[in-house]
Amino acid sequence: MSKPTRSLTRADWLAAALDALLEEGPAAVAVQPLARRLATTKGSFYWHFASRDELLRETLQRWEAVATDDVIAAVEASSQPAAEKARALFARVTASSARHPGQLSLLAAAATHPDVAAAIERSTQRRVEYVAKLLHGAGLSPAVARRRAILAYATYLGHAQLVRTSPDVLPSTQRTRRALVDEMAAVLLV
Amino acid sequence: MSKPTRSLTRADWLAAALDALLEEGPAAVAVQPLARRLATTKGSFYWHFASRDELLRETLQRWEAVATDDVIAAVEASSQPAAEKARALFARVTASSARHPGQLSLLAAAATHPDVAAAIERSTQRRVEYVAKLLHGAGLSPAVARRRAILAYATYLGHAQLVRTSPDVLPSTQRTRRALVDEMAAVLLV
DNA sequence: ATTCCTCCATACCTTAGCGTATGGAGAGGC
DNA sequence: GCCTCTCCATACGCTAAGGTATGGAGGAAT
Repeated sequence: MSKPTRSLTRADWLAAALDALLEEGPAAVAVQPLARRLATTKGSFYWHFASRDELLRETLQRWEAVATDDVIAAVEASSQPAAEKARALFARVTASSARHPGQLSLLAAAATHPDVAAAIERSTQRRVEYVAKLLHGAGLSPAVARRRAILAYATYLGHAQLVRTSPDVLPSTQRTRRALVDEMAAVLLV
Repeated sequence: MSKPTRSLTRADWLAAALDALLEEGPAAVAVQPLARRLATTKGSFYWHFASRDELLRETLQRWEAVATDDVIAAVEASSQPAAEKARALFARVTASSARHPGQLSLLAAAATHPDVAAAIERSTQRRVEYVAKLLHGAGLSPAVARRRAILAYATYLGHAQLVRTSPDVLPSTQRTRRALVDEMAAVLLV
């Protein structure tokens, strides 16, 4: 938009694709819609990429990096105790999930697209493992930490669904919302 | 398949559509794919229905009936105490969600299809309210029961996701799976 | 037996996506 | 000044869906 008409790069397409993925899910990682968004045509796309699948695969890689690796790195950067890291992680991801509705479509697409399924599995694995590590660091036994990590992650996923599809079953005030999250954190960290 | 070639009814189409919805989500509630499944053609469909949207709307209604109303009715039919009803409900729905992967796509489709969104909202509302009622009946205060009901429902949704997309993060043996569910139930019913 | 009504098959149109082929504009090297 | 290489626009073919039009088979009523 700013520069009159600059040459597009592969990175431009990938950035637009990641945006589309987070906003509308993998179905929006499509050649012609992205071309419209970038005010160009398929001709450009097929010069930079061999196929739509190639774009999707690389976009999923980027997604894994920013939505899993980067988040873990950010939380690890602090020098707080593990329990505090866990709380910070919960707060961060619940807020972020509300801003990226496309991730729900991503989960659903795992059923039909093998590449999506693989990406989901990898990040789920990493995420649950990391939470388990934090909870173990907070004093829970490995077995309990693992179970709690699974429950925490399931609650996170389900909460993201509720925020998107049924916000009115969730508490309406800031105060009661905090009470809900606090209750969950309290339960899990005991 | 059994009867050589009987006249199809509107109910036949609806039944096939509900099957497709539960198995593959709302995208599978499509005229031509269903026609193939029923070994007929679009000509039949458009005699019984005005449009694909009409079919989808009625299918969603049926879904609400069988996946919410019927389940609640079945649990209510027993004369156990509320806490036991809650346990029975959890067991029933976690088992059923594993058999109906299409529901995840249904949740995702709420983002793009208003009818789907409305159906999801209605059943979520009813389900959470019913769980809250059970938990209140089990001795929890109304406010706590409501929060626990939301957490329980979120956990249910997230668990369904995990079963579908990342079964290997879940416990692998029957015993450890039970331990997970028990831990969740214990936490919520305290 | 004829007629009529129910039900469906077929052919066709439109939209929207992926992918390909081809030609052309523009910038840099010579 | 020309050539070449990078980048993109356009036109085309293909697939698969929704929807319409039309005709026709087969049973029921008379």
